[in-house]
Parts: sequence; C-alpha cells; structure tokens
Amino acid sequence: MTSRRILETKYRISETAMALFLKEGYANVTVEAVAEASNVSRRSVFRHFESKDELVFPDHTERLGLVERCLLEAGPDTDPVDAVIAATEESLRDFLSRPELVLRRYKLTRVVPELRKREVIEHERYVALTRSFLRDRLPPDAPSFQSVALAALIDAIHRAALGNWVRGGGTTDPVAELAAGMDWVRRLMVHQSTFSTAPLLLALLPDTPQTRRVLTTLKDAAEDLL
Amino acid sequence: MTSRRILETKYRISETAMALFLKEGYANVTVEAVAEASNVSRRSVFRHFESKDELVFPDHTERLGLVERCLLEAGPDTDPVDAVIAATEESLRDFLSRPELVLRRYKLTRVVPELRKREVIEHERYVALTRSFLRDRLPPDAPSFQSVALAALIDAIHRAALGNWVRGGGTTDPVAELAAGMDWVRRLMVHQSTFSTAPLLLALLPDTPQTRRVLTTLKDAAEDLL
DNA sequence: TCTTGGAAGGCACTGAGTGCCAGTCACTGT
DNA sequence: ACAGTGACTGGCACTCAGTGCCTTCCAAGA
Repeated sequence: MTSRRILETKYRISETAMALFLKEGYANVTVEAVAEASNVSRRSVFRHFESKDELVFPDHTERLGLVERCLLEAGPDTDPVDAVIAATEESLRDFLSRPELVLRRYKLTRVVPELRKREVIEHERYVALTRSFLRDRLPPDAPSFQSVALAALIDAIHRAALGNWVRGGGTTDPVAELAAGMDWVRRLMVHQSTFSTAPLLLALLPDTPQTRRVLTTLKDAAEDLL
Repeated sequence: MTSRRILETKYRISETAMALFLKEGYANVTVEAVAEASNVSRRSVFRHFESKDELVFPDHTERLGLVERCLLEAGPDTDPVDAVIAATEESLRDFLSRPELVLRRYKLTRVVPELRKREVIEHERYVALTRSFLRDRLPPDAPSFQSVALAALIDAIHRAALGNWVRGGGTTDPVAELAAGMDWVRRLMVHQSTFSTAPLLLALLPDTPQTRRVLTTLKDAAEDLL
C-alpha cells in the first residue's frame, strides 16, 4: 500500500542522486550529499533505499512485482514458455516507459563497476522468478536443466535487446528484437520437444557439410526412438 | 607472479573465515575477528581479499584465469562453441578439485544473501568472458543475440550441474550432467543453423507404424551416406 | 654484515548502514 | 474544532568495512 506521495519523493531522490553521480562521480558523492540536495535527511534516504547503489534502480522492485503478477495470472492451460515470454515483453515495455531513467542509468553502469554489479543482481532476481515458475509448470519429463536454461536464455535475450537500444541511444526497436529472439527460442524448443516426444520431423537436404551434421543427429535420434 | 607462500596464507585465512562464518553467522563475524583467528592483521586481510565477502571465494580469480587460458589456446580452426564447452568442463573440474571448499561455501551462500549475490557476480564475470569470446569467433551471419544467449545458456547448465552436485552432498556426477547438457545445446545449435542456412523441406508426421518404417529406412540411408 | 625491496603491522580516517527516540504531519471519529 | 492515533521524518550515536599512509620486519643477495 505504498502511497503515490511516497513513490514521488522516492523518484525525486533518485533523480537528484543520479544527476549528482553523473556530475561528480559515484564515489565522490556521499549519501549525505544526496540527502541535502533532495531536502531530505540522510536517514530518510535509507528509508526509501536499502543501499546507496539502489538509488540508481528505483524502479526495480516495482517491475519485479509486475513480472510476478504477469506470471501468476497465466492460467494453468497456457504454455509456460509463452507465459514467460509474455511477462518478459511486459517487463521490457515497462523499462521503455521510463526512457530517460534507463538511458541515464546506462551512462552510470557503464563507468561504475559497483553499479554494474548491482544491475546483474537485479537481473538475477528476475531470472530466479521465471526459473522457479518454469520449474513448477514445465512437464516433468523435460530435461532437469531445461527450466534453468530457458530462464537464462530468455533473460539474456531481454538484456541484449535492451542493451542494444540503450547503446544505440534509443534508435533501435527493442520490442521487435525481443520478439525475434523469442521466436528463435520457441523454434529451438519445438525442435527439442519434437525429438523427445511422438511426432516426427523429417528433412530433405542437399549433400553439404551442414546436411551431414544434421543427418548424424537425425540418425542418432532415430536410433533413440526405435 | 604470486608466490606459493602467499597463496597458502590466503587459503588459510579463507578457511578460518568460513569456519567462523558457519559457527557464528556471517554478519556476526567482523573482519577484525577473522584477522585475529588467522594470526594476521586486519590490514593484511584486506591485502589478500578486496572485501569481506571475497573471503568465501578465494579460488575465483584463479579459475577465471584458467578459463581465459583455455579459451585463448583454442586454435582459430576449432569450433568456438566447442571451445567454450571445453573451457566450461575445465572450470567444472577445477571446482571439483576442492570439494570441501565448494560444499562449505554452499552452506553459507544458501543462508547469507550477501554471499549469494557475490556468487552471482562471480558467475557473471565468467559469462562475460565467454560472451566476448563468442562474439569474436561466431560467424557474423549468426543472429546478433546468439553469443549472449549461448554464453548464458552454457553457464546456466554449468551452474545447474554444480548446484545439483552440491545440493546432493556430492552424490551426483556433475561432469556427466554437464556433458549431457552440452550435448543438448549442441543439438539446439545444429537445428537453428539448419533453419537459418540450408534449404530444406519439412514434414510433421504422427507416430504410426508407417512413420516408423520410413524412419528406419532413413536411418539406414543416413548410415550409408556417412 | 649491510642493504634493499616487498610484505606485514599499525593507525587514523571516511563513509555506509542501523537502532533508537523524539518530533511532526495527516487523517479519523467525536 | 479537537484530541488521538499511526505512519513518516529528523537527528543522533554507533558499528564496522574499506583505504591511505607510514613504519617495521624479513628475506635474499652483494
């Protein structure tokens, strides 16, 4: 039940903090200074943010909640991978709803190792969420590492799309990029499930090295099936 | 040119630190206490370790160097994915060469959030390494996110294999698990390259006796071709 | 034995993060 | 209008991680 008023001051503090960090350098700005510049007491800064580095990620817990809600409201009959993909798209859109924040943050994380670390941690929280969701929902006959692998894969593509956008200064279309990546993932998954369950996949190919590689795989798969 | 003697004291400090952390709890043990218990000055602890949490990961920079060397000595004609897989296996083996350390560390990371965060960061360093290697070596016509995705995927499987081993108290065979996972990855990659390059005709068939007859024929044919 | 360079000790300092208590402000029912 | 209640804020003091600087020690070589 965090009120609008509180969220506003939180973002206000974050903004002045980032401005200071960009101007003076992260290490050279004390929390004290941030507090003064925001007309708040030092103690209150630590009420809104757990640590100094969190000042740069005011939006993350919110977004984590968003993703969680997305996953929860996915009915038991929807494909779990699709659910995760949908949640990831939602997350990306949420990122893009604050373009200034994301772009300024990038200028900081690129230079300050401590903040880059923090960013990695934030992503890990998100990955952990989708991972446990997949572990619960994926068919039990799937390979044990599939949930882990999928979660990592999807997050990596999410990060790449967002990263390209941010590195390009906002010129690319990250949503389209994400969609393309997710398509790629879906195809990968279809193939692996094809090989592991009943319906069969056949290919008519020219005689090239690639074909021979495929053929070898196919032969092995056929051996397994028969 | 770190001498053997220095490394020995480093591991000695780390061991006493972990023992203390396990007994008293991470937050309740000051670096001062670690220093005293190791017969070293507080200042010297910070000469061997950059921070308190690094006390639990004395082996990581070493291993990072190991992986880097593995990747560097991969000739330009070896398949980059194979090179990364080999380096990952090497890394896993290196982990397993200190089973006590890994198992005790797990007891800590499971309970202390700060240490789990640190572990995530360590993995990220490793992922960054393989990611940039793949970016350099992968064919330029591959999808842009492929290096990112592959690096994440391989690391996730690495973590899963090691995690299962550690959670099972050392009863599983993580090397075999990793190999199985890497096989899976290799198959995924073969498929995706098939779809992106070679021309082909696809058929989706039900699992019937006829299909199986076709499959048998195909298998035999493949055997003849190879 | 003397010297010299690298490692360790010791000390003082900054600054992040926390616990505690008192003040303040908004919101409620009367 | 007013007292009360509860949540937020300010201010203070404290702990402890991490760093800079100087001194001391030790080991290897001339």
